[in-house]
Amino acid sequence: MNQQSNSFLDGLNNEQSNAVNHFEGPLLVVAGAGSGKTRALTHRIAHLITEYKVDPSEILAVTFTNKAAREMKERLELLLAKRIAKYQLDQPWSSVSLVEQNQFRTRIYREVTKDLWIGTFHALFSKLLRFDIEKFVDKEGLKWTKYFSIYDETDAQSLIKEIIIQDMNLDPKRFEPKKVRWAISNAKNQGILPDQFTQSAEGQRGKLIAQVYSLYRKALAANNALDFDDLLLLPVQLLKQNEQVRSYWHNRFKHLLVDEYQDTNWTQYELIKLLVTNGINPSFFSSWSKRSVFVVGDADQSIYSFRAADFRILMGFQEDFKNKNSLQGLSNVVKLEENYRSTSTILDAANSLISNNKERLDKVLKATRGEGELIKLTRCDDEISEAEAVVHRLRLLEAHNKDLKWGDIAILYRTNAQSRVIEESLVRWNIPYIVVGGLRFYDRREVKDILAYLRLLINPSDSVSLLRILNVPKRGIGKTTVQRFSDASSQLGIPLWEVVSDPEAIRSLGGRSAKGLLKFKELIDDLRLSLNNTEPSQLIQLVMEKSGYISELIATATDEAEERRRNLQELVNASLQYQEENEAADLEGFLATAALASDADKKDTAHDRITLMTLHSSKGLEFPIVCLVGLEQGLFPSYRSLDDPASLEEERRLCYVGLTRAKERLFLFHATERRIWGGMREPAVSSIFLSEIPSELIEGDIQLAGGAALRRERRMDRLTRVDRREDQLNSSGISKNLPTNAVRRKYSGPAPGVSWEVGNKVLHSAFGEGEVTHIFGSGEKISIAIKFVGMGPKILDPRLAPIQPIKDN
DNA sequence: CCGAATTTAATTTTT
DNA sequence: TTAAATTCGG
Repeated sequence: MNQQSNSFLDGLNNEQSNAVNHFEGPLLVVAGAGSGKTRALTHRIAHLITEYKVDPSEILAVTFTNKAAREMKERLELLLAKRIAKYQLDQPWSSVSLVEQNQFRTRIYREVTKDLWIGTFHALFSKLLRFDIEKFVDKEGLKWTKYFSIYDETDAQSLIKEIIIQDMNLDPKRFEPKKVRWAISNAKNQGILPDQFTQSAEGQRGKLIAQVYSLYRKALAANNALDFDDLLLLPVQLLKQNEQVRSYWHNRFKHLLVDEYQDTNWTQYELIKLLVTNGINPSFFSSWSKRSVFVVGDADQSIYSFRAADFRILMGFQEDFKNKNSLQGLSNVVKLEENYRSTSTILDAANSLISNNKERLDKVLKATRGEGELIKLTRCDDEISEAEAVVHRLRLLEAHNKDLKWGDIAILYRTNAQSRVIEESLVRWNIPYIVVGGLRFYDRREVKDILAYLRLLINPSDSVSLLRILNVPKRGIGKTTVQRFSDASSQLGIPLWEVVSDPEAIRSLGGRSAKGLLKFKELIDDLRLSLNNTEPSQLIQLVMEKSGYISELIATATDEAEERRRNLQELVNASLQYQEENEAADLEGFLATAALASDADKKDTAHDRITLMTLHSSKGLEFPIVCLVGLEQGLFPSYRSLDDPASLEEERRLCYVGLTRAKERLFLFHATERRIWGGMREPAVSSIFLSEIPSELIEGDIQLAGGAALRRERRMDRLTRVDRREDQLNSSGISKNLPTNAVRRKYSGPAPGVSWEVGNKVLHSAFGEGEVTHIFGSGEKISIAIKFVGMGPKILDPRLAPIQPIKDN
């Protein structure tokens, strides 16, 4: 291959090269885990621009997260900057000065990446809606303006709850807002509108939900707001309805690239079709000249069906988009099956596991690397022991490998709630970590409050935001007053803001709350004066100060208030960063970014921290070392999937995703008892997935390297425990497939219920080895005195102190 | 009529 | 353990 002219094909294997080199027509890239698909995507974009002279503004690339979008832009920038450096200076990138490197990158940003549309479906189509939403009118006459608010799941649910109770007089216990919201969301993600939903609704309950749907949509329009699903559904409606708009975007975006295609839903699929074929049935579409649709995915990694994703869309791609122009024998599918990431041991385990799924295209990941180490399985007594076992493992790894960075390690779990126990252990042992996911930064109460002010400023129809902040900080406006006004608002059919800000209405109230309302109205009017000539970051500060929010936090003077204040400072920083990254930074844009940001998006340049996250958030990432915890029936796989084969297969895919994140080492953990919430201990049976990994690939946690200090075993009541577990396993019917050499060990962290005796040897994370000399009190009020080697005795609370018992031998 | 205090219910995964 | 719902005091 000619190195000079085709640098973006360099170093690629045949299949990758075929993918990157693809120009016109549809192409499906079936990309197994770790097969270099991100590379194929970025290289293809670079290739399209440099070799096929495609204008960057004609490219639309869909990623699964904002983070992936940002990374793709960065990689692309680097790729292209290196290329022009080579042309202009004929120097390898590493010998180009930093100043010049930055000049090249800036130039690439101006000429290329700025014009590229790269982002999630939601981000891209909310951007499209900012342009064209005012050209859309719903069949029922519903309209929106470009200042629309984006409602998150909480906002959406509270609106639905309002409708269920106020408008429909239904019992929210029987019609749980959450479930109703879910049903509506599902409909929206399949492109079903209220009228069609009503027609196909079954039973009284179905009919009522259909009615909620219809009212909900009207309410959204009245608030000039869209939920996440609308960000996709409205563009579909708009593009179907308005030929001019459709043609414009069809002609603009000549090349579509979609990553993680297995996790698209029918609405997203519809969007792709509309843009690619301009509304023509794809089977009859033939104008592929200088146009392409390029999708990348792996059906085995489809893990978002709860969000209405359907991997049959991926499976149907070749049928949907037949390339009539392609030469005979030229297939429109490329398969990337060579895995460059993991050891063959890890791949064998993953392949074996996933082969238990019925519904899949046959595909096997081929290893390109060595065998590596065996997978280690550790069985623990409960979730606290499990956390301690994980930490113990990490400390061993650290002790044995000087080059190890904490950033090389990920701890993965099924549910966010599992992180807490692990965090506690990590804190005890002073290991730095970062939790990805869970509550988003933008979901914090104080942040949402300030954002609600901003939303109300630009979108006066937004009653949900208004209700949120009307009495925050406290202005003496109580429940009854609010109720009165929102009744008036819905009866008169005018936005709540107009009622609340009407001096007549306020005066009619008299006395107490009138004062607060008037103050509020003046505040909003005042802030609106700054709206058009103030940048987002300054506006945020204005809101925080003038609303009295900050002074209230200062007055409160608790640690919690201090934390909130820091978060708000962080919000200002986020807006400053947004302004830096976007030339035309406006408040609408910032609010959209905030609404669509996920916690997984935040930059984690932390090479010195262990990453904790759910299996879902780990999609697309890789780590040299992966610990997967909580492998128990009912937890992983989730109890909701146990009696549904299709869901169980999805859980298995999730497990497959987890295993294939690991490059070098994989550690699996499960407990035999687990507290669900608070205190109830429940027996746990090991996950069926463990029995689906060949036992010769797994070894039990026998070896206890790391010296006598870490060699410990609590013999007490161990035998009885083992017996009990054995019975459990036998009755569960899966024990025979379990790898039998998993050694049962107890990792006694400072768990309640650990019995301490004088003479016990312990290891403390800071003080080292010691021996228990006294025990004071018992039960909840226990404390123990420990004499540490080389220092005096310390009195500690064994339930809090970072100590572990050591077996004395 | 407002705001604080107490009780009660709830945990899958996320744009 | 936490967040929301309900009750109670001013």
